[in-house]
Amino acid sequence: MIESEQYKIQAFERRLAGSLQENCIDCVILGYDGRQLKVLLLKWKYEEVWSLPGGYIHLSEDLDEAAHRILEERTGLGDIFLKQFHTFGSAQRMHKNHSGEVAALKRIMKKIPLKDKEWDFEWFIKRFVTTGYFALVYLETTKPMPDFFSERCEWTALSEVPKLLADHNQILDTALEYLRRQLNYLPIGMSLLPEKFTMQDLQKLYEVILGKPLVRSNFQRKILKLGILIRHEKLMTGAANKAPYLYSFHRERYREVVRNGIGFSY
Amino acid sequence: MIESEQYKIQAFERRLAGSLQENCIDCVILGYDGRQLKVLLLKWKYEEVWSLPGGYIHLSEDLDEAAHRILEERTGLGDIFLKQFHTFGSAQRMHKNHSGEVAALKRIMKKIPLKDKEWDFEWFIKRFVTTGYFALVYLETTKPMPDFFSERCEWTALSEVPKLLADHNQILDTALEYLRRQLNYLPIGMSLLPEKFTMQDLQKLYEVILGKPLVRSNFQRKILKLGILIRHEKLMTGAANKAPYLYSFHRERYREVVRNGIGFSY
DNA sequence: ATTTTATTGTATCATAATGAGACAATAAAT
DNA sequence: ATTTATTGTCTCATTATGATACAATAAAAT
Repeated sequence: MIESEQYKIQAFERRLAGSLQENCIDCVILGYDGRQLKVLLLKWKYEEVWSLPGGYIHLSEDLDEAAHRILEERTGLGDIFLKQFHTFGSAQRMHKNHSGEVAALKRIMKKIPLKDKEWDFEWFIKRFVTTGYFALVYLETTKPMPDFFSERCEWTALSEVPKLLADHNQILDTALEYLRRQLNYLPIGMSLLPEKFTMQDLQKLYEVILGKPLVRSNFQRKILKLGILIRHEKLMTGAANKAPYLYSFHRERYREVVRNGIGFSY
Repeated sequence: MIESEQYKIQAFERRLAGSLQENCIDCVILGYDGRQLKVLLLKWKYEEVWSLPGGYIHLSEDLDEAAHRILEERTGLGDIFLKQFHTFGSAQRMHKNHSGEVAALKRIMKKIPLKDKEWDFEWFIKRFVTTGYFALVYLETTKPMPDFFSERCEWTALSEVPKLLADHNQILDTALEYLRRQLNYLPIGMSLLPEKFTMQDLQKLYEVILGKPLVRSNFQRKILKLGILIRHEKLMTGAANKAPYLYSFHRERYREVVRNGIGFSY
């Protein structure tokens, strides 16, 4: 058994031993592949159960620290834009209308050995208050790795998200709604695009998130006027048309500008 | 002992008996008296300890439900605009740099009788994750009533807020920052002004929250164009000048307009 | 070698929103 | 009748936005 797995099992056993901790964190990790937004989902071992990557807060850990740790455990990414967006505390998060899920989780646990301890199933499905964090990452440089309880991680297009564990679908929806509302206050391009990109790349990103087309010339005018772009050489795509410039972000100025908001409506 | 006190003690004893619940809620209840914003604070019995009104979540309760219940227990107000704004989970919320407070809380507990049980002080000051809610209320119609652990409730001007328990000062600051950021998306006037008000009343309210003066004629133009006001008779103040009109909100339209945001910058 | 094609960077123009200020109307005090 | 402070509305310059036009251009087609 590799060391990180050992560590995770220990953390779980600590909890089973009667830790009073009842908070957890679920992460909505959004990536962009140049065409669409994708969300990182975990498939549990043995059963067809899918969920957002989440985890439990260590007793000595701040909430934000825990979110970063959990994100790092799932994606291997450390220094990432990560933001708390909502805390979910429905009393019936796990039990209501989820009898099939509860049975599946029970079966999973029976198959996962836990030294000489018994799984405290009641603890496992008891009511947790979970705080949702979301992250925006550039898909190409992000290599998700499944953890001990998961069979695999997958980037899933938003249109293809299956029924998720408990209220995770709602958590995802809330994150997307939050993202659209906060779009003007987030340096999304910096997180979701490669180092160099074209104006079209940037426009498509905003269009995908806003869910509506934008007028090209006006988009270009507005972004250029913000003064957050550095223009580089042209990109010769091989296509039979004028080659677009490549841009990168003036990162400091982007952050500065975004603090006051840039006005895209949706 | 009156019945509601009895109820509250029972709730506490349930918790002391070993409930695993570790989440709590703190409310930033803001009121406006026509000149400044005030926040509702509780002073604990026996010691000079001040805090935001907060409480524990019952096991069968949703987070939002709990927030409404706690707000109602403190202010007597039921149907009120209430919004979650952030969850605070510093591991050291209670212990760090608060040794004086911890001692004061210990003294308070010694003085509050609890039938034949002992106060579980360690439980009391252990780490809680707290979700902050804020409410906007019209001061005149709000009669705060102290609860069993508090000596009194007080509306405190923001400039006169004392050192509060644990990280409550930070929670308050975060709420105010959130309020300013969300100003364009909140029907604040509906919550913070009386039924009828003048244009000046409304402008002052926005100025207080934004922390900067607005140009009168432009403010008036902008608000009127939104179509959210109903004009009534003039208000004869007795002052030696032209009498202003009274307005009330077209509440439905106000909510509608605010969904898309009204653009005040700060 | 010339023409065609699709896309890019930028300009134009009408309309809307905003900041700064002007001014007549007016309720009550002088 | 005059003065005073505040109100409701208007003006004007500036800026932002939506819709469209058009020359420039990289490479394919002829």
